[in-house]
Amino acid sequence: MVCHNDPMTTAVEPSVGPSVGPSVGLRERKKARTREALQEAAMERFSRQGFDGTTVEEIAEACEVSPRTFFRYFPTKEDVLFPDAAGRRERLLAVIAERPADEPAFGALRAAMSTLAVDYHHDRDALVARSQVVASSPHLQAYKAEHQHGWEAAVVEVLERRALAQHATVTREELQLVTAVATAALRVALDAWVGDPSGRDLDVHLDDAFVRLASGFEPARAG
Amino acid sequence: MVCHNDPMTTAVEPSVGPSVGPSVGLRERKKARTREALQEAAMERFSRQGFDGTTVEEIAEACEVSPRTFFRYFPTKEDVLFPDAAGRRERLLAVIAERPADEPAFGALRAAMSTLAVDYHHDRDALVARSQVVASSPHLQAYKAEHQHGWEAAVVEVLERRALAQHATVTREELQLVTAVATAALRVALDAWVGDPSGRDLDVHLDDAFVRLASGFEPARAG
DNA sequence: GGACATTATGTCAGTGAGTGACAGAGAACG
DNA sequence: CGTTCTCTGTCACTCACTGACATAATGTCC
Repeated sequence: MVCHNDPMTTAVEPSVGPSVGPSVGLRERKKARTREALQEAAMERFSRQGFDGTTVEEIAEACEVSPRTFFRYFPTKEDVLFPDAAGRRERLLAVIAERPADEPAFGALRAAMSTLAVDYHHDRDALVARSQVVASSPHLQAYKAEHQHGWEAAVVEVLERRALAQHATVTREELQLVTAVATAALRVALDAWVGDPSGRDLDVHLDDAFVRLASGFEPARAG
Repeated sequence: MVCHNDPMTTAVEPSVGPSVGPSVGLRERKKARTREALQEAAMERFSRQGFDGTTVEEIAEACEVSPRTFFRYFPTKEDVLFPDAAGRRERLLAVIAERPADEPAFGALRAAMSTLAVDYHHDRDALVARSQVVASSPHLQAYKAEHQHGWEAAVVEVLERRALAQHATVTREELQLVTAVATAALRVALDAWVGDPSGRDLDVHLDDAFVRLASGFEPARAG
């Protein structure tokens, strides 16, 4: 009843005029709606009461499903906050893999992060809301950090394959460092962008960071 | 009974010959022993059965205390794995704060990380064991990542105070980037050191990483 | 339209981490 | 010795999460 996206009343794409064809059955549409409803209900409550102050039971109740069903859609309570993480990760890896083979890892990462940036740029509002929720719970910060760490491992693997195909002589340690550094750049840029409304765009923040990394931290090099 | 460090039988510092003086009462000694016993029992089981395969009840039982008591010593099950994290963090911050005021942030961080490295060097065995346990559970990786992230915020704050006292003109974003990058260097160096037995020392790994960062990632600079 | 296989969901029972409240045992201290 | 302080165990509870089973809805084939 309180649910913003009630499966019973909402019908953005009714049964008439199946513009997408019957390949997408009623079942799948229902599932998608329930999923969205859970996300919205969760987000609304997280923003209002904080992450720890919201129970799964509450979210499920708001969408008129059982708590058990919630966990069939999202493996953990945290996951309802990061619905598109998997997709973004795949896109990032794809961009890296499709970069020119002779490009250094740093450049490939920079390009990939820029792609990700335009991605983020599209739903800034969602990002801001999410970051506020994350700030409310150390538990969530841990979850987010874990995700980033998980990304790094996958990125390093792709870079390693690329290097191998090129017979390049880079150590795994070097690739790990470059990846960690690039990830750090993205993270800092995102934090700055989200925390500073109506300021510079995300691309600008990101470019700044990468330029800084490119020029190095040698103290005696401005001479 | 299974407890390696049974408070009833172990007496490294018995009541006779109080070399440390009566200022440390029986109560405190008992507490310290229980704490150590819990850590050891936990570590032993984590290594053998993994983190998720070990319950707090099991650990408590091994030391003949109630589960409730376990949580009086360690706020979470994860914390029993990182007993000295707080101390290390304080030392790191202290080193940074005591660095020459006109030193750039990058240099100060490099020095501080080196200090931390000798610290880590002393109990390599514990580190290796711990990293294996951490690898066994994604949950734990998240916890570790959160710790590192928490460190970063504190480090940035110290650096900011330093810069302010010097009337230096560095942005907070710059400091965040430098800190994130230095943390990344330490993390990569630690991983490499722990994963590669009888290889180079931690200092070497760390120096390599910092040299790499110092020289920058500019593609066209070898000319 | 009816029979049958799929699949989503609800219910139930259970594990395990973590917490608050209370009472009792023991140490510290006069 | 008695008093106070603190550590601990017990009990009861919340909440995230899981496995098993039954049921109802959907998809499919004829």
